[in-house]
Amino acid sequence: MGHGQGQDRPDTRTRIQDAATVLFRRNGYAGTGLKQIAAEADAPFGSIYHFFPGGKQQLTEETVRTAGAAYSCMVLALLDSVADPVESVTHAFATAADDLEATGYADACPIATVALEVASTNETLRIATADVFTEWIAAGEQWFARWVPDPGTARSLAQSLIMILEGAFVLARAARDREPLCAAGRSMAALLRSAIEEAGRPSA
Amino acid sequence: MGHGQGQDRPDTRTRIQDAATVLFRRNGYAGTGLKQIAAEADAPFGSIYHFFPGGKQQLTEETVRTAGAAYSCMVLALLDSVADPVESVTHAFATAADDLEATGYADACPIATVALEVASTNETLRIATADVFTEWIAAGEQWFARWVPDPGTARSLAQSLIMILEGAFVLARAARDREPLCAAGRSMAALLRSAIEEAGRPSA
DNA sequence: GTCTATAAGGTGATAGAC
DNA sequence: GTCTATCACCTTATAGAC
Repeated sequence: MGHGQGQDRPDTRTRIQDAATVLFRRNGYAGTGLKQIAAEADAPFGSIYHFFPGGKQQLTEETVRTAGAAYSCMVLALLDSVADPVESVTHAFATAADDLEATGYADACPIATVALEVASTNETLRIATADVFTEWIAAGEQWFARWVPDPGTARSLAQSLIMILEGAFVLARAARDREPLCAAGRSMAALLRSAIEEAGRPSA
Repeated sequence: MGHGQGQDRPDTRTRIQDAATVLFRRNGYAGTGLKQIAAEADAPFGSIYHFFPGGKQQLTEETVRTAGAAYSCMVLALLDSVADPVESVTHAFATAADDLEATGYADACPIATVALEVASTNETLRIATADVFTEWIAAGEQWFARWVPDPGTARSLAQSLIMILEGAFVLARAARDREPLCAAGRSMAALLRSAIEEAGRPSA
């Protein structure tokens, strides 16, 4: 434990990054102030620039990459928790709906709002969000490859899952209704079922 | 034409709203300033409060509702321009990819960025975006109902089309790549094809 | 009705005390 | 290294001149 902390409270740097993750996810990049982040993290304002000399952009880039990787791990673990692939996809969307509802329709995708905000305004952050999505697609492709032999089909399924999930988050947060996520789960299950069926009859 | 304008330039109020539509779509709600809108519209700053006494919120609400309705009309006209439904969906996604590429990956959904930004922070604007999405789903359901008899299936297809399009816009803008929109078109075509097939054999 | 000047407060960022 | 005070700028909004 090194020089010891005396409490189980995370260090200042971690608290700042965690607070930034929460606030960017709910209020977006432009809608979140550094003072607000410092307050939420219970850290002095100057500490932000001590740990993130690059200012708001550096803090956001690290937040996007870290939260993006964590979300990927979380979703893959969720998908692995059910044996049947079609049931697993359905279950994953239902769980996403549960989480969204439980957080008052606040905690959806950790980077989507920022991604749309910076796509045309900040090249460094745009690339950070693009890298995260690329990693998600690669991970999803690997998962689908277990059930669908053709790599192109597996990749297409991974892309579609991410896209329909992102779109469902937009509609569900706007309407404060879980139904879009349920509909998304049904469509994604149908898509996967078709792909598995197709692979089952290698006639074509 | 009433008291005449002398030029074909739109009136001040329209110019302000058009400028706001463009800027909110590209930079989002919090990322766009009223001064920036006035400059882009070539209108004096005070005119914004003259025509929109409710300030930024009122301007945004009208912009969201107007741009949302216009986008719906545009997409429906596009879908009606091709006879075969599956080909039409494929064509619509390809056209969306063309438009996005032509605008430097700036002009995607006119309200998605704002929708995510305000979902947890501004109830009035959240409802405005939710109303727009509701209208889109209803219009899409009517269109799909021409090819799929079951209303629930038609509604599900409309939801899925909007969700996968929204998600594809997020990925395409982040990556500056049209491929996500192409993949989305293929998935949506497959979904529709299955639904039409299913309706064709009324055995189940 | 069109437009300018200003108000009150928030922003990201920095300098410097301790 | 932790934290405070301050900077210059920008924000939304308003008051009032023309």
